[in-house]
Amino acid sequence: MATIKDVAREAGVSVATVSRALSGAQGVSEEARERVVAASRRVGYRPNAVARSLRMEATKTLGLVIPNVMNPFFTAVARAVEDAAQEAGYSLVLGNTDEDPEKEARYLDVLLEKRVDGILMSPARAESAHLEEVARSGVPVVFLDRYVEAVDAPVVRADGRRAVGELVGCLAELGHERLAVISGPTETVSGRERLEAFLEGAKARGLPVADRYVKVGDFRRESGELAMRELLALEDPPTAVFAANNLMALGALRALDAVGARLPEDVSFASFDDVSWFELMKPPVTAIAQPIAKLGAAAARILTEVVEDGTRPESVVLEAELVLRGSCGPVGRSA
Amino acid sequence: MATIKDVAREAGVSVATVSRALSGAQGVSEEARERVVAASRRVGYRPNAVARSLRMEATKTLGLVIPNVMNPFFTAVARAVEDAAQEAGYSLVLGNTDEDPEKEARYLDVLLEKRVDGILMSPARAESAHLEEVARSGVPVVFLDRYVEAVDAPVVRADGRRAVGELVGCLAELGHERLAVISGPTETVSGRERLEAFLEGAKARGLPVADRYVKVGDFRRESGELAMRELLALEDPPTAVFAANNLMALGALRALDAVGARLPEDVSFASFDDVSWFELMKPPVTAIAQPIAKLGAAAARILTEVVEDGTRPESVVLEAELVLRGSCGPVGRSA
DNA sequence: CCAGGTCTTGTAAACGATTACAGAAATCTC
DNA sequence: GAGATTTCTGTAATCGTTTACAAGACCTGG
Repeated sequence: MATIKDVAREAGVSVATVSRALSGAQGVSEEARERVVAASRRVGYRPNAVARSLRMEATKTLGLVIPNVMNPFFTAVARAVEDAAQEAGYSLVLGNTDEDPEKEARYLDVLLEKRVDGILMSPARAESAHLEEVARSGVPVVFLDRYVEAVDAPVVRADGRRAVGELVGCLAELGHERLAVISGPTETVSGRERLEAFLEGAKARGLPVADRYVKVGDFRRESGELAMRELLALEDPPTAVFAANNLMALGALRALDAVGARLPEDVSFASFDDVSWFELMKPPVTAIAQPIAKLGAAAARILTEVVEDGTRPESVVLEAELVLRGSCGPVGRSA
Repeated sequence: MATIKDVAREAGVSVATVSRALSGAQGVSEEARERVVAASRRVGYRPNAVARSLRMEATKTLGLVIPNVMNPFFTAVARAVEDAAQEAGYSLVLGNTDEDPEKEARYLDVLLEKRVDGILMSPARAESAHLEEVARSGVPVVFLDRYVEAVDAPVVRADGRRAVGELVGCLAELGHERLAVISGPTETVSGRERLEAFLEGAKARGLPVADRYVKVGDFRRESGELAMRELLALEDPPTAVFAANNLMALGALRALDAVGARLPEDVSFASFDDVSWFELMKPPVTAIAQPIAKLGAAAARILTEVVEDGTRPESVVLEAELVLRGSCGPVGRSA
């Protein structure tokens, strides 16, 4: 592969002139510039970004560390972040942690060694000694959706409290008294927030949720399926179930399907996170939608700002929105 | 950030010894090794992969260039590829082309400048002068799903011909005579293959597909929705429709839903690509499933093989499988 | 006791860019 | 036409590694 030296030789100038000519710096005669451009084309020159990065101490690369791209929420995040990164001239390195703190730590180490200019992440746990150390090393970090309290970095997320409260309100108005929730891990911020909002909302409406109606999953499909099976097996099964994310909702819907439960006659159902196919279901599934594209774009924008200007921007909190659909209906036609 | 020099000073040895000690090379006394490890810990040393890459002429990074991660097929591909890459010690840089050859070209240029060790891609078009040039530059390339004929690189893909033929056979047996297809762009290999397999399969069964029943979309949702609307607006609408990928299927299902068409009584429907929620639909949607995880893993494995051993492995073709579900039924209860 | 090993270590040259600095050439000013 | 200024160019240092090569230390066997 041709180097800057080859171009210099071919054009009959020094490497400094080549560098200046190609980077568009001033102080290069028009004639030299043309010769360099022609020579560079002739030898098929492609600047070596590795060498440039070493010299410039910047890689024009960002790291995105998320639990799993297969989760539609993070798929959309990845897409939005990649778009914004690309727009700002950055490449994106992707890592899936599978909610495993050790895998997360390994990814972070790799990203630091690769000297990425910044890291965008959704940590597996609310506490992470390793991440604190990473932050201390000085790489700009922006949290997406979830965050680690002890790390002083901007957070970009959607607040679901209001929307969850609204959902509980609707269910209460529809006459539901046996509310159940399939929660995410309480170690995660979003898991805890959604659970608390649900429980508090219910209590505020005089509908305290019994412990047996609270199932804690791990944000993955299987746990949602299992939780729903357990709920349905209760003597007095709930009349309305709220799943705290889309994967567990998928599992829960499978479990409902398996026993032939009719929505909303037998059970009302709602999910946190909206996905494209919810509205195609019979009945369409009520969901709380996060402004994912905006979140991803904001996160990437903030990160590039920190990287380039060294500023310390504010966190961003957007509102999640309740999207009421047919899967929530009046209680008890079959009870 | 601490460099190898700092470690050397701290440990009282030369940088060569530090390098050797940390890389586990032989020819370092146990005593020196311990001193280096201790010193490196003390100063919080993280090797600079950029410098290493420059020296070693290898970045331990692969590029993945796909149309769009939001397409569930490519989401799964990205996940599988990332897993395999990570397993083999590589990082993954992601790029979405949106089927735009220019965007694709820009990504390839960036990847080449960043000196990725290999590129895994699903090209937007079957022809690409730029990609030919890229291949000539010597970077290992592996094609995933789609490929460019003129580039001599291994291809990893699923063959859908047999499964599409099987689908047509089933529809024929169910008595369908007005078969329609919502095809992908005929410039793409997979788009053309699925269309051809459908048309030929139909013809072979004495059910030639009229031109008005052939809609060519662009693999995106909107085009599927539009195509289905047009099909439904015909005087003699088809009794069975096959969508050539999942996004267009989603659009088509929306269009069907919008006019209140009942499946399979009014229309039988099938899609190429299976997605998690197809089986939750009422009725569940018939689909042709590709072994995506295997494809992604194979592609990554092949690419790392080329990168590391310089071999030229064979292409891999796996079989797609027809998954019959309730959305295909006997013709004409309503006709 | 010394020639010839083996082990361990350090020096210095890459890798391919950017850029400070200095010098050369061209242009301007009076 | 001399000096000042501007414009252009080249030399060489630098970024942080890895590793070829040389050399010193220590053994071994005759």
